[in-house]
Formats: sequence, structure tokens, C-alpha cells
Amino acid sequence: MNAPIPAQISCADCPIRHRAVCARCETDELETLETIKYYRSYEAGQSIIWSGDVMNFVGSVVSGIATLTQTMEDGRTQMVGLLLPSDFVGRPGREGAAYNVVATTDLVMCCFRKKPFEDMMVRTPHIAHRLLEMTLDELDAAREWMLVLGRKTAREKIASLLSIVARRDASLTPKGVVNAMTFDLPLTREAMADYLGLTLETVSRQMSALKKDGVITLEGKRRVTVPDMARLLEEAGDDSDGGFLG
Amino acid sequence: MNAPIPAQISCADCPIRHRAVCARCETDELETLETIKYYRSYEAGQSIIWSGDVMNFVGSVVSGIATLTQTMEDGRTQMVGLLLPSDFVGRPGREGAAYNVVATTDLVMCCFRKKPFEDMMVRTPHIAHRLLEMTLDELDAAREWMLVLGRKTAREKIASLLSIVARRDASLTPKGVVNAMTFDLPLTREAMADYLGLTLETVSRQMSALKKDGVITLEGKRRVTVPDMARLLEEAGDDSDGGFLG
DNA sequence: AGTCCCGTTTGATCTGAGTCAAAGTTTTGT
DNA sequence: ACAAAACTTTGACTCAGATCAAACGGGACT
Repeated sequence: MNAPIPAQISCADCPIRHRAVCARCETDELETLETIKYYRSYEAGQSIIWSGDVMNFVGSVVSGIATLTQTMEDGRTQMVGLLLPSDFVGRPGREGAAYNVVATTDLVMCCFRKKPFEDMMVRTPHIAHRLLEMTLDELDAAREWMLVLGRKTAREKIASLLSIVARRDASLTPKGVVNAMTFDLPLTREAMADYLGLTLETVSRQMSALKKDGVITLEGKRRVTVPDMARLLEEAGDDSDGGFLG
Repeated sequence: MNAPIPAQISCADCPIRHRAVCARCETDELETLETIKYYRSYEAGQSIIWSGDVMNFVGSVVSGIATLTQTMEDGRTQMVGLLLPSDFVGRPGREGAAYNVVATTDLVMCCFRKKPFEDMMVRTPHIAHRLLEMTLDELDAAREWMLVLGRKTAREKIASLLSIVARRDASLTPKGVVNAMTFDLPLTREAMADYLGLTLETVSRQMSALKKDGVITLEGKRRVTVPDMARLLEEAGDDSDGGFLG
């Protein structure tokens, strides 16, 4: 039921320690964190948390990809977040989960039992502070996505999603300013549709259109090459540089 | 240029003190807050902050209503937040503003110069903790709104907006569980459209349809009566009670 | 009282994305 | 290697909401 945990995981891989919560702290609280942390792995497609469940841990993604979704009774679903390595999961101070969390690829999470983590938050302001910063980032991302969902055309939505995945991918393997890049789309057409508020048919059509127009090229269904990032950002209706430049 | 500040404002009215940040603290830091706080008022239609501006204050709404919006170069705009009395504005630890903030009615804000506020945050964990809680609430609200924007029909969107305004209104003047209620819509049809990712014509048509079907009644254009709140929530496609019950 | 302005309503038509359906492609399992 | 399952593409048609356009109402100011 629980997928095997890769042997090569070590403390150095733990994004909680190195990126998410403790980016700036050096000492004691890290030792405490080590004592309450554990790893957990999931297989592609496996549900991690159901909306409304009591959540007894917080944590962050070590490897793989998970999605946050909300669902209506009649089955309409909207993805409200995409969790990539180093992203944080959990709501310190909250009882239940507000969304479904599903692993879309094989996934390893670094978890902390919630109560001890909250206790530590109270004692170590750095962690609370860092968590606030991360939550503000998520809020910005959610609000940026509201513009995408409310006002962009299907083609602009696809371009926006591609540029976000590209940005995240670039930041994980930094190599300076880039014009062209290749990455793997970690989502099925259906998951893309759920993220963008479209149907999977429309996603497929727009992907084909972007390919025909030379904005992207595809190897197989998932591997995407963007020959000209500025062009993609323009297609996304986004005049900002999307974090690629400056 | 700056609208006059109502004479009756007093510390007791300050939502920062009483609701937003210090709901649970009783002593010293309140005194400190008093020394760095000031009031500022705006007229209906006045812009409070432009996206990208350097923001040198944080604060919260005392009275009136403001909106957070994002705009594309071609003028398409999406409202990403509605600020009602007691809501917090600002991004501790961030330089610039990410959105436009506009007063849609005459408005009074309780402000704190940003640097001293941040210094105090470092010293008083209560405030950082409370701010994290508030930010998590905003994140939940933003993500709930993503479902509205991405997956709901025009009629469901209108019903969702009405139920949110009704809920907020009810929580400001608490009187227990209610089935029927009347409130003022603080938004023009255009602002509603910007919130919902619709055009103002569609908003108007759906308001008329909801009226014809007896879901709401209108006095003038703005005063709305909901005879049966459960019916409205059902129209919103929301099986949760929206905070009205339980 | 009149008229100007702003927000709103209503009507007619158009269109982008949804729906329904079928065929093609990749992955998985035996 | 083959068959089954899962995912993707493409086509034909439909429809919810956008667009374009005109008229309506109510307050503010002569």
C-alpha cells in the first residue's frame, strides 16, 4: 500500500530543512526537526489526503508531483495548487484538510508530526516567519491564477501553465537566463484541464494549435520544448518576464 | 485630496487591535502598536495602492469597502479580493504591492508604518502567528474562488458572490442562525463582473433571472433580500452551509 | 422642471469553448 | 509479442456567455 522509500534519501534531500522552513537557520531547531521527521512515499495516482480529513502531519515534497483539488458534488473539479519538490503541505493551526491532495507521479514527502511541529513553531520564530513568507507566496500564486481562470482565453491559459511549469523547472536546475528550454509536463491533459478550468479536448486542441504555430514542439505527449520563451510569455498575455529575466 | 477622517473614530474602532492582529493579546505590544498607528481615509473610487508601488505601510480596513484587482495590458481585469471591515492589507516582508487596491466606497483604514510593524512582529510571536492564520484564511478564500471562476456557471457564480457577501455581512452583525436576510450589495454590476470573470451584461441578466425565480428580491439596484438562504446556497452549487449553520 | 451623467437593463447576434462521438497512440500487463 | 487499458487527438455540432447596440432609470446640478 505504501510505496517503497527510495534508499538514496538522506537529510541533504530534505527540502524542509534546506529550503522550505529553515533556509536561514543553522542550529538547534534543525536538530529538533530531525527527531520528529519521517519520510513517506506514495505511488502515482494515490490519494494523500481527502478534503475534510483530520491532518496529523505537515511536510513538504521531496520528489515527484502532487495536486491540490476541490470538487463539487456533481464531480466538477478544479485544481487549486500544484505541488512541486520543496513545496509545503499542511495548515499549521488547522484541524482538517481543505482540499484533496493526490500524488500524480510517484512521490516522496518529508513529514513532521503536526503537534510537535506546531510546538516548535511557537519556540522558534524563524520557522513561523518563514512559513508566513511561504504562505504569502502561495497566496500570490493563487491570485495570479484567478486572473488566468477568470479572464484568459483557452490558448492564453495553456501558455500560462506552460510558462509556470517552465519557470519552476528552471528554478530547480538553475543555469541563468534562458531563451529556449525543454522540460517534462508532469500532468495529463485531464489534469491540465482541471487546473485551467477547461475540458481535456480543448486542452488537446490548443496544445496542437501552439505546436502548429511553432510556439512549442513536442516529443511524445509530455516532453515540451519552448524555442522562444519570450514568445510563450507573450502568448500567455503576460507582459512581465515571469521570473526568467532580471 | 485626502477625505476627512470621521471624528468618531477611536481606538475601540481599530480592527487591527481588536480583531485582526491582536485578538488574543492583552498588554505591552498593544501600547507599542498605538504609538506607530495612524488613520487614513479615502473617497469612493480613489485608488489606495497601485500594483508595483513601494508600500510603506500595512493596515486594516476600519469602515467601507476596497477591492484588490489585477489587470492585463489590454485592460481585462480580475478582482482577486474583496476587503471588508477588519480585513488586513499589506505584505509584511515584501517590498512592493502585487495588486491595485481601490476604495469602492468611502473608506477608513488603520495603518502602521511598515518597518516598525515588522520589527514588532519579530519581537512578538503572537502577531506573526495571528498574521499567518489570517493569510491562511485568505489563501483558503482565494482557492475557493478558483473553483468558482474555473468551474461554475454564470448563475452559480452570482449566487456564490451573494452568499459570500451575505455571510460577511451576517458575521459583522451577528444574530445567530438565519434563514432570511437583507443586505446591501457594495458593488456595481461591473465590479461584480470583475470579481466573477463575467461581463456586466451577463451579471445583470443573471440577477434578473434570480429575481424572476424568487431566489432574491431587490429594492432599488443594491439592496438584496434573500428569502431562503438554503435555496441560495443550493443555487451556488455549494453543499456546505457556507458558515451560516452549525 | 429639465438635462446630463452614470449605472443598469434588455434585445439581437456571434463565437469560443463544451459536448458527443469516433479513431489513433502509448503504456501496461500477461 | 499481443491484447487490454489508459490517454490523446480530431471532427461535427451545440450552447452559454460575449459582443454590439439601444433604451431605461435615478440622482446631481443648473
